Amino acid sequence: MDIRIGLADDQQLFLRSLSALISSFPGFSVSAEALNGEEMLLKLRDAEERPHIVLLDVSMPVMDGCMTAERIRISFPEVKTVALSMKQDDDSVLKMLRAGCCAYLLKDIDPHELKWALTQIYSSGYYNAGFIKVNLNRLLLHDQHKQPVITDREREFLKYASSDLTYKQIASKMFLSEKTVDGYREALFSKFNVKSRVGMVLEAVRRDLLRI
Amino acid sequence: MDIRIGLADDQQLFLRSLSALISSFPGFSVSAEALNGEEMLLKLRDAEERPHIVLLDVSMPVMDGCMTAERIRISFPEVKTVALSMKQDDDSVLKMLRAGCCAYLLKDIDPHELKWALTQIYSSGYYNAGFIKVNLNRLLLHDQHKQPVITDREREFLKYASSDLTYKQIASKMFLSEKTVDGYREALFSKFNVKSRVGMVLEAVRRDLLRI
DNA sequence: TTCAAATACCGGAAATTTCCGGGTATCCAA
DNA sequence: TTGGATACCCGGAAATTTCCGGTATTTGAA
Repeated sequence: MDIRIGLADDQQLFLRSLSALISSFPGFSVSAEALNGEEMLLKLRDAEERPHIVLLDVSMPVMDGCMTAERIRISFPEVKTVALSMKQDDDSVLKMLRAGCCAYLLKDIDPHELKWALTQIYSSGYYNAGFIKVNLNRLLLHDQHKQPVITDREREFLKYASSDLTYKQIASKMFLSEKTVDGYREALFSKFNVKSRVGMVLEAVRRDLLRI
Repeated sequence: MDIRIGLADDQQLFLRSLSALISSFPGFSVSAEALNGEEMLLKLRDAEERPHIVLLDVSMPVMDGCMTAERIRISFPEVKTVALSMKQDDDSVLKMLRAGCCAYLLKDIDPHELKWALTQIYSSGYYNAGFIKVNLNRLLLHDQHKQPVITDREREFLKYASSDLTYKQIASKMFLSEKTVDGYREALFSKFNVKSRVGMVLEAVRRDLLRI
């Protein structure tokens, strides 16, 4: 009996390619492909034979990897989820693990390691990539410290901040005083632990709060 | 006789996956894989049977797609190059086409279209994805206006600029005077047509000069 | 050899960003 | 009803960024 894998990634070529790769592993088959989280949930709902393991891209349109993992955990608890991402920033890793993923893999993983990871997850329920293992304790310790909550206004401000506009111009676009947007700036600096507007914008991009 | 394909992409999993996908196309085989441009050139040099077509990721470390395409065109003119990218901004497209690529494909292309494109390129020497066709005339008209050349020092400065460092700190890291880095800043502002450091960094990211 | 481009440097001033302190009003949940 | 989070506002000063004007040396290609 094959280990059935589900794949969700918004990049079509990567999705189909990875599917071809995994199908070529003996003992594995791909039973569901989706271009976003919502599509994956639909396929799981309608599937006769659900995948044992679903690989989820972290950043997808319509429904991102985190929310999808959460929904899968609730609706199909027998299906194991694995995060697949290009980034390995602490926040993403934590968010996915907290959403119930039993592994966090990087997209530049070696195919052999991927196969090994999937085998491990199928049999023992989890797999820790080397880089994760090292940090896991530190991450879980500082857990509640991190994950600062970004308000809607701050998010809106971030959009304007990632441009050539001065704060004065941003204030007028948001119909606020300069001092108020200065407040948002200050709040985000401390939440992101940065010291400049450039750092703030880059951190926002890294946290997927901004698309560029 | 199979159509031989070469692949260069820094993302290991994508590289191997795409290789699996293309190998599964009847009449195709993958005869060279590389994680960057330099590696690909070495493989081409040593290969007994060179690929007919090489797919190049636009943004790679060590040697990017553009330079690789150029070098392939010079050293192995019989090998056709194809750009493979996530982005479709005018500059990237132009740069790759000018470097001698006979097609510019997006990474979320449908596998069937990829196969069709490769077939076309093999037999007729070129393939235009829909989106390119529309813009090609406009692009070629405005050609020389665009494409500001970024020097190595400017590129290095950009790396430092995409951080919390002040220009003073950047200057000391680069062993230059503050005024000199101010010169780089000024040059890049005008090349990118922006008015602030944030704009500069974001534009650099858009042009694949910086990774985030 | 001559010219352009890249590199390196300088001063001064205006604009913007950053940091510090303070404050009020509302709303919601404990 | 008290506390906490959010949204909003203010002044002042220091640091940084931006813009303007220059000059000199090196280097490689025409």
